[in-house]
Formats: sequence, C-alpha cells, structure tokens
Amino acid sequence: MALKKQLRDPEETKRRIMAAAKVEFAKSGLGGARVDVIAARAKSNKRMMYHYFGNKETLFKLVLEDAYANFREAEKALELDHEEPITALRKLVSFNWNYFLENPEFITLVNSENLHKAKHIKSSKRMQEMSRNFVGRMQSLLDRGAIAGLFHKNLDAVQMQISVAAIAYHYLTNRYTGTIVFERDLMSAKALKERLAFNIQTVLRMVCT
Amino acid sequence: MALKKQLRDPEETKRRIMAAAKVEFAKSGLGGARVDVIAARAKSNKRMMYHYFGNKETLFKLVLEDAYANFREAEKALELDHEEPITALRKLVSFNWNYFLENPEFITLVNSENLHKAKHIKSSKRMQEMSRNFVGRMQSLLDRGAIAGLFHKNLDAVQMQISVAAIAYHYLTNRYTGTIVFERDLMSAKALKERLAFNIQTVLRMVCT
DNA sequence: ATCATAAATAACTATTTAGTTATTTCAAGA
DNA sequence: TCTTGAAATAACTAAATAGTTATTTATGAT
Repeated sequence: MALKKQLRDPEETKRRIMAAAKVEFAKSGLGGARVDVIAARAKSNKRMMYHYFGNKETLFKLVLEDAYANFREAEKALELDHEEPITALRKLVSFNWNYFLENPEFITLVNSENLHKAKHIKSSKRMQEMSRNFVGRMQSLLDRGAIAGLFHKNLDAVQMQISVAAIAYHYLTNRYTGTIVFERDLMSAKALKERLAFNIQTVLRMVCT
Repeated sequence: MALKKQLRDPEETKRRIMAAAKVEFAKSGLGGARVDVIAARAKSNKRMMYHYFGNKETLFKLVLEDAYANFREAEKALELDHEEPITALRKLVSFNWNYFLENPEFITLVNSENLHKAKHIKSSKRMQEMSRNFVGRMQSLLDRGAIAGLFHKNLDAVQMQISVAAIAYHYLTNRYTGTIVFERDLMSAKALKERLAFNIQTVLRMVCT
C-alpha cells in the first residue's frame, strides 16, 4: 500500500504549502500574495504554514531558493561539456528560452526578490553553493570554443551568462507591456519560434570569430 | 512675484502627488505601495489623492504612462536620423543603458505592470500613440545601415529594440540577485563601464556585416 | 488497548489599509 | 467686504490581513 494517502503526512503537507506558495507568490509577488490564499490552495490552513515555515517571508525565501535550485539542476543536466562548442551554445540558449517559457513563475519570483533588493537570499548559503559552478560551466564552454578557434578570446563568462539570460528573460517578463508597445502578439507560436531563432543567432554573432 | 508659493495650487498638488506616487510605486510595486505613504510624501493627504485621481490604480496608470512618455521623449530627443548608422546605434545602446541606470523607477514600474499583465495600460490611447514612432526610428536606422552595406539586411526592428533594451534592463533590474549569483559587485563604476562597453560590442556584432 | 506527541483545524485578534464623511480654510469675483 | 465654490484637512469606517490561541484528532511507541 505504498500509495495509500495518509491522513497525517507532514512532508506532504509542507510540500503542498510550498507548491501553493509558489503559485501565489508568482502570481502576486511577495507583497501582493495572501497567506489565506496559500493555505486554501494547499488544502491546508494558515496555522500549518506558520508551524512549518514561521512566517510569510521565510516561506518566500524557501520557495525562491527552490526555484533557483530547480533551474540550476536542469541546466546542469544538459551536460554541455560533452558537446561541440557551437552546438553546446545553441543548446544553452534554447534551454534558457524554454525554461523561462515553461516556468514563468521563476521569472516573477526573481523579479519580486529584486524589488526587495534580494534581502531574502542575501545571506543564503544554499544560494551561494548553487551558483558556484554555474559561471564555471560557461567559462569552460567559452574556453573550448576559443581553443578550437571558433570563438573570440577573452570573452567574459559572467557578461555572457547575463546576456544569454537577458535576451530570453526580458522578452518574456515584459511580454504584456511588449504586446502593447509593439502592437504585435509576442506570444504566438510563430513569434516564439522566431525569437528563439533570433536569440541563437544573436549569441553566435556575439562569440563567433 | 512669479515664484510666490500659493497656499492653494491644484496643479502643483497633483504634481506632488504624482511624484510621490512614482517613488512609492517604484519602491514597493503597485501591491506593496501604501496610499498613506504617498499622501504623506506628497505633503498632501489621501482625500486630495482620491479627489484628483479617483483611486490607487488610476494613479498608478497615470504614473506609468508618464514614465513611458518621459522615456520616449528622451529617446526622440537623441535625433539619431542625422547620425551615421554605427554612431547612431552606439548612441542608442548607451542611451538605453544610461536611462535605465539614472531612472531605476522606470524599470520597477514596468515590472509591476507586467506582474499585473499590463491591465492598466492595455487600452490606453496615450500609450499607443507614444509607441507608434518608436519602432519606426529603429527600422530607419537599420535600413540606412543596410543600404550603406554596414549592417545585415532584413534585421527585424522589433527584435532589435527588445534586445537593445534587454541587455541593459536585465542586468540592472536583476542587479541584486545578480550580485549574489555571480559573487561580483555588478554596480561598481568599473563594472558599469565594462557592461556598457560589452553591450555596445554585442549590438554591433549583432548587426554589422 | 492506551498514552504521549505531533498534526491538523477553526475561531479569534490586533493592526493595517483603501476609501469616505464631515468640516474648515482660502481666494476670486461681485 | 461679502459670498460662494473649490482646495485642503482630519477623523472615521468597513474590510482585509498577518499572525495566534485554544482545541481536537490521528498515529506510533509501549
């Protein structure tokens, strides 16, 4: 009876609260999120949230760390060190695009944290550990490309990471105002396909000799 | 006595409320902003805010439209049609960077509006009018560059506008989480100078033959 | 079986908040 | 100088909200 639903299951309850909080924080930001909404969505209650997480901001911090962890894990799973540099870069640009597209809550959580000047993760050990190898992977990709004579030398890995994220993230986070400003449906299947192709082209033009 | 401060000055009161609202909305987002704080900062009171603006969301809409108007006006004032294409593009990239740097409230206001799926400006005539010529200016810049044989042909002006904004906006809006993720001070004078140079290089590599 | 403990729930509270009412103050035109 | 309408203010209210208290209920160890 491994699948029997327990009436009392602290781990499962915590998980449900975290999942509900992620939805609510993503939809309304930290300031706009309501703990009653989180409790109701989790099919739990406020007392459980305060019991397991202490307060709203701690819950937000854990949800955000979790979102970063998922993103970093997914990126690591690409295993791009085994790919030819140009293929690896194409895959990395596509990965960023698809991840932000499929996980829009990541974007709004990060935006919300920046509105609060990153106070929740400022001294988070877990965040630091997650980020460590992240730039390193881009650096070794750029190094391999440079050695092969494919890429420019001395490209800054941090600037590249930020730019690869930027051209995907910015398009998607500002999709709503963008639709008005540009009087164009930025989210049609055709538009999305075109933007991804444009982004790949952009990054290759940035790095290729 | 043109400078004499009037005790009753509806235009000046409206202006003060708008200015105060801009600060508060930029700092806390629409959801986190407090009308009491706006009234106090404006050295006015809530009743005046409700009298002149009706409600919090209408005030937000006007503040946001105003922020866009200022941005568009500043861009138009560059008068890039008289510049040689590459110089014009350099100036446009620099303008975007400096504007976002010097007007951080523009970024947070736009982020807040996107969290709300652009509901406040969705049917704003004023927004549409402001945006009209904006893409056109990029298009004519790209056309002039292409005709001179300097730029690639058939570059999409909308994709270019989004990308030029993205590489500046994303770096600056995510400055706080970025500082943690990259374990690097992204806002030192040196870092800012380097990023601007990197962005100019990026855009030139995107478009130049 | 029963007992101790942790999980779960609902009802409650103190505070905050957007928006309103009632009242006072100023200034321009008659 | 008096009157009138708009500008300004302060005190208020109803609803919402983060966090708490009091209580019940299930479960695993003995």
